[in-house]
Amino acid sequence: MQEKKKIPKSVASRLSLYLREISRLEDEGGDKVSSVELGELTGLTDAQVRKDLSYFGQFGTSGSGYEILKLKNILRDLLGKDNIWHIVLIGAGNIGSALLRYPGFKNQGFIIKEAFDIDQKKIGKCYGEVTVKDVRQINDIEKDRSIKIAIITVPVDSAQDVAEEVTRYGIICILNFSPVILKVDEGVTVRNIDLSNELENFSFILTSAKG
Amino acid sequence: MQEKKKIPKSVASRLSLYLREISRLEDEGGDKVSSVELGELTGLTDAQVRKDLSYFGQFGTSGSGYEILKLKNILRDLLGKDNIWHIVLIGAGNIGSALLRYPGFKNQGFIIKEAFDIDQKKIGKCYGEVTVKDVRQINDIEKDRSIKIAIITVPVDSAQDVAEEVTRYGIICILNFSPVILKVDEGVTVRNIDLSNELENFSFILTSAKG
DNA sequence: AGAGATTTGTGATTTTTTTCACGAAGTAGG
DNA sequence: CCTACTTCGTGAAAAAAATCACAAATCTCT
Ligand SMILES: NC(=O)c1ccc[n+]([C@@H]2O[C@H](COP(=O)([O-])OP(=O)(O)OC[C@H]3O[C@@H](n4cnc5c(N)ncnc54)[C@H](O)[C@@H]3O)[C@@H](O)[C@H]2O)c1
Ligand SMILES: NC(=O)c1ccc[n+]([C@@H]2O[C@H](COP(=O)([O-])OP(=O)(O)OC[C@H]3O[C@@H](n4cnc5c(N)ncnc54)[C@H](O)[C@@H]3O)[C@@H](O)[C@H]2O)c1
Repeated sequence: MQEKKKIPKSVASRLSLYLREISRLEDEGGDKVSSVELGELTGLTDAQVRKDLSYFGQFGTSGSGYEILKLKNILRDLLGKDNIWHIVLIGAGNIGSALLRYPGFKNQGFIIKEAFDIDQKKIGKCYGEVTVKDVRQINDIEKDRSIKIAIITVPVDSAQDVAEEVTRYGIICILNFSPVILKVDEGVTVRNIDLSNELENFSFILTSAKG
Repeated sequence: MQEKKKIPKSVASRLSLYLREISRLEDEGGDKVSSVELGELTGLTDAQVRKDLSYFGQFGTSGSGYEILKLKNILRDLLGKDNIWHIVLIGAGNIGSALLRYPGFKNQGFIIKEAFDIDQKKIGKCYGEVTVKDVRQINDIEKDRSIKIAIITVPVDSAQDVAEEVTRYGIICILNFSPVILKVDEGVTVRNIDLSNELENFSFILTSAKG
């Protein structure tokens, strides 16, 4: 009954990184890892690694570090890696079809179960293991209550509409590739992938460096 | 000679967002915008909008807001939008080719000028306006000193090698899609797009909600 | 078993980022 | 020109995040 200190956002967003590197170490046959080593792998300081992990309990061993298997299981637990997560993707264009073809998601427990498009030329096509359906059938996802995550890869003008629709049908997490801030109900989490934004960050750096 | 207060990282990363929404407003024929309105469009508070912009001077008008054209020009200046930025992409696979085909970058002054791959099946192919070259010719980019930005879309095992190579040839900004933390020299900026990470963030949220 | 080295876990501190809150400046309408 | 309203710019305060630094725990070696 002591599990209730709130986890800072910043910490939560790094768990995935820890798990990735821990898994890599495990694959290489390691069985112990120190906060210094894990810090090097993740690009963080050792202190930050320790502090982050300490939010979830004490499972390191002074003088020797963290047991890889144990740490992996804790992180897997936190991240819900024993579940399979079902995803719907809307917009099977350039980016959308690249995502559909990527086998890596499935290996990590993320299955894109449905894909929708508005374009007759896309509908019926099969990418990876998914056949693209007509977006007018999108309420299909309501029947399958297991789909809580949507990936939106439609053009910017349609993104808000699509977001409203999928949230109506039970989606509460949205990964949005369109360059627009989606207005969603409370309780819905949106993460934006904004590639132009990233590039403009570079041009800002390059421009101010010249100053 | 007073231009020297340091701009916080967090502020810099939002400039692009402001410019995007300001440009949208301009397209719609607007000529003034308040911090409240801009806050709504960007998903930020009005106070934050004002504070962010205030790092660059005072160009709002009390009682009426910001002049869109003026604000746009300031942001364009800061972000170096009067330059054309040249980019090299390495790895013309799923994601890489989706990026090559995207016309949006060019419209925003980002030109993917060269693309390289190691696979004979990819070499010689043309995506968008770029023809994929053999990665063994990658030092071509050294001749073209205008290329400072690289997009890395190779498999995880090659990413570190590619990063080392491109930085040797003058790249100082890297947009990395591979799920690995790149070790680069000081002075090189890396931004990671880690889609599995984003999805795991969702599964963390969904898992802890159930808790 | 003891000495010396390593590494954790965490309060305290510092830094960074966001929010608050209000005076000053400007607008609008008579 | 006066009153009522709007909106900016910004110090001050609060909140969030990162870093420091060290006691305590454990390990290794002899
Ligand atoms: N491709 C990139 O490299 C890239 C880079 C940055 C941003 N983006 C953004 O990502 C989004 C997708 O880009 P893209 O290049 O894949 O575009 P795209 O045009 O190739 O694909 C968009 C797909 O969405 C479909 N669509 C349109 N309206 C729809 C609707 N209402 N319901 C369902 N499907 C609909 C279209 O038929 C098309 O297949 C865009 O918002 C774009 O701005 C893409
Ligand atoms: N596609 C996705 O949706 C997705 C999602 C998450 C992460 N990623 C990551 O993005 C990266 C690319 O993914 P993808 O799906 O496009 O992979 P992909 O296999 O389709 O493409 C990779 C390309 O890189 C080329 N390549 C390999 N080694 C190279 C080298 N040394 N130099 C030059 N080219 C080389 C390959 O020939 C191939 O064309 C991977 O690291 C992947 O983990 C992709």
